[in-house]
Amino acid sequence: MTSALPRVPKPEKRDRYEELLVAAAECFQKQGFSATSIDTVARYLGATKGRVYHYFPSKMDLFNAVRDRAMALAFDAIRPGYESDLPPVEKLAAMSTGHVKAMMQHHSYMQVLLDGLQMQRFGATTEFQRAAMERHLGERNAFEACFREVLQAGCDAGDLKLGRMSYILQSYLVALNGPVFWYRPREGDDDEKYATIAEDVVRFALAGVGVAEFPILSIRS
Amino acid sequence: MTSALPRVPKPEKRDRYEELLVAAAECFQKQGFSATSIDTVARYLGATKGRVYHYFPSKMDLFNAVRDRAMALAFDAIRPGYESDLPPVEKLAAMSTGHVKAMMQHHSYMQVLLDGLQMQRFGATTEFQRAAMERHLGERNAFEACFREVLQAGCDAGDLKLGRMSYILQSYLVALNGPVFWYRPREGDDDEKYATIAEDVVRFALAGVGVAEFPILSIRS
DNA sequence: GCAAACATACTACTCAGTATGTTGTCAACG
DNA sequence: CGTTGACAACATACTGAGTAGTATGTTTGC
Repeated sequence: MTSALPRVPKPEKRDRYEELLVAAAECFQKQGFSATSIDTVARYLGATKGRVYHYFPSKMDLFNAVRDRAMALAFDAIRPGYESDLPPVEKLAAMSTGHVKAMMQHHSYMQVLLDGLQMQRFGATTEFQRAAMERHLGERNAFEACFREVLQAGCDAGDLKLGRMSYILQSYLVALNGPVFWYRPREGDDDEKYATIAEDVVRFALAGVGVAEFPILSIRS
Repeated sequence: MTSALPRVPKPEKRDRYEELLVAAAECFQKQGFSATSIDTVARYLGATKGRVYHYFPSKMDLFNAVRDRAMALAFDAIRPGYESDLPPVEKLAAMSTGHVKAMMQHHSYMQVLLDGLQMQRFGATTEFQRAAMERHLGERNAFEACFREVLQAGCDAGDLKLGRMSYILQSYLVALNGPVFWYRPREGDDDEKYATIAEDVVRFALAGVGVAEFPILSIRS
């Protein structure tokens, strides 16, 4: 429960750490936090809990690590679009496409990420955990703020038609997050498949905020 | 785990049954299925597990009962619109508005409903449970089919612009379900507040499928 | 030979489900 | 009209199966 800063493991050690993260993401995604035991994660790797507790002091820390990684992946996915100097609508399209693709590429991580958000309901247990949750909510807010900013810019430029920003922003984001709920990874799904789905989803979301024509994307994510 | 048909309790008995359902919905919503113990639900009512097990043979049956009720509420919410003889776009608007309002009015039930859907990942445990899940997926498909049908009708009539139906349908539904994830019930929220939010959400979703102008609703839900 | 990277063994606790006890109500019977 | 007994509606007590976390081996690379 110490929730220490995410110490970066040494080069070789890093792989084992990464294996654990992936395994945990997979298990948490399949069964949820409570239903996943440390032994479940360990057995997933053909190991025992000794290995897990060697890298993470508690189940909650393991979960937090997965969630933080997921959040980082989400940021990485929208960064190219967000940091570009495209006009608002194109920028929004680029960010959205990156985000939707990431939802499918990192399906397990992203499902854990959304699960973790709902876990506010849990009511944080310890003081450390409360702090970790606080920090994470901050990151989540920063993430939403990126979209809010670009949406607002598009609105100010007269390119978007919005209702109350708060509700529209949430609706927009939940539409982008959609694939986490309804997309099931299939053998052989590649980037092309992701792009196809992402195009439809982003077209829907953009139309929702008043963009009739899907802009041509010059940014590839 | 017997998952008997939802026997309808006798008039007086019915209230206690209902109390249990509500309590269970509240607990499952707050903590999720696994993290909610039978004792949690009992204590929520100031009772003990004896009371719970008097009405439900197992935790899973309790959960299924809540989920079934939620599904019924969802159907009730879209029925007036669906069974009307409005043209497709107006029908869609009526169904959608009813659905979004229900998401907020029956927030706990609806959150459990969506949680339960994701619980496929659990991999059903017993034979009975597998059957219950099968039945529930059937209901869910029937629900989606209602929207799919009306969307298709609107598309055929040339009123909607859709991409691949499957992805658009899912995006549309997830946008409508959105409030379950981002709306937090507030003291003093009434039907008027719900209507305000629903209007924005439905406007977004309809715009997503190409309806530029929000149709006037003649059906009140 | 020593520490990292685990595995094994153990403890305290929770929780689903069951078995059994208790209380109030209502009906039939004397 | 009072007594009894049967049943519904719970509460209490208990069991067995996990499970988080810890304490303590054991191996392997350097």
